[in-house]
Amino acid sequence: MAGRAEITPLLAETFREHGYEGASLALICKATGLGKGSLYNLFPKGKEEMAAAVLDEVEVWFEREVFAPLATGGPAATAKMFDAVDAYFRSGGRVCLVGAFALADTRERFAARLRTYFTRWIDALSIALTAGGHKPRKARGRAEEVVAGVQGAIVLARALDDKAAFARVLERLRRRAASPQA
Amino acid sequence: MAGRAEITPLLAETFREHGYEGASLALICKATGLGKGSLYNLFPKGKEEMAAAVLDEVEVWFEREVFAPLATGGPAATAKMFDAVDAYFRSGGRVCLVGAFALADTRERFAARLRTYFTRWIDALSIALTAGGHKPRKARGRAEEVVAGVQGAIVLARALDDKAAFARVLERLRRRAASPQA
DNA sequence: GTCTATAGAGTGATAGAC
DNA sequence: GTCTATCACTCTATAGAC
Repeated sequence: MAGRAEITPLLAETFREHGYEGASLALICKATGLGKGSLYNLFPKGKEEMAAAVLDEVEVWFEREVFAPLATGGPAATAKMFDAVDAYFRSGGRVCLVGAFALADTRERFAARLRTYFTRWIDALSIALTAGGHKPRKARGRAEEVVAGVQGAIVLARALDDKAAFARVLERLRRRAASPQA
Repeated sequence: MAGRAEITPLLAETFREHGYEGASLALICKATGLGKGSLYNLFPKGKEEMAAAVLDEVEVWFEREVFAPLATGGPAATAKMFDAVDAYFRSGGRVCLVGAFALADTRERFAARLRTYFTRWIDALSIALTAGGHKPRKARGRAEEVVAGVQGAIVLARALDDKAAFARVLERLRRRAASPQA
């Protein structure tokens, strides 16, 4: 018997590939192998609850794999973040669900989740950059720049259909984060 | 009598606010004040043709107001681009239609238009940065960084519901573009 | 009469909810 | 599976310009 834990990652990929509106229940059924009845049994409030569960899972994953290590990992934490981010977004081949939701009609509906995701990321990266030698007063601005840059790199890579563009932008951000004086 | 020229900007705002899938014909009728008959008279191929017309208009506008000035405007051109971009995107309050389409299901359908928009932008900015003193070999990478940064700033500002975040990221990009040595 | 622009009822298909 | 609402779209009817 498939529970939410097994289904949510499949939902996540479907929402990433097609967006909230584009991910029809028919598509979701196909992607999960479940009928509509089973889906509504797992997610009684329907599609919105599915998306909420996906956003929750994304946040939990980033909290564990990215944000917490950044906030406590010391000077080497930032470099590890870039590795994790590059892997997670498949070098620009995979969309950031939170970023995509922020640009779409879904923004108001999931506003709180979108805000905490990016706030947590910037907060944690800010701590790591400070640990890496950046001046505390400037670390937050640079953290914003990096987080925005990652989102922009995804947009660019998808528009150009060119993962190398993602890699180049990320590499620039990585070097900047590694050199506090620049 | 309303022609395509009067209707297309209204379509653009509707697509920007709701995305391609979210912009239903009912919404479009309301936003334009036209009935379906009139819309299909102006755009015989329907919604896809409307979106294509909007993307064409966006590209024409950027070509005239941003890309061409960048490519021929000399050292001051980059600063003017930032002003134009800040005004156009309403300091992050307005989505980039091309960026939003790149993240959504619309990517393949409009792939060629998405690619040329960003390619032209990066090409033109690359020329302007070189004119502004950046080393030719490094100008293109920096142009990519700036264009991606603008897209990321839009995502961030919308996710945080905070135009100031857009302003801060743009200001950083502006300073970087203005100082070739950094 | 012909033409173009308009409105909107009506089409089948498909949406999400249950 | 069944429901109703809504989807993109088609079609008919009508208006006024010429």
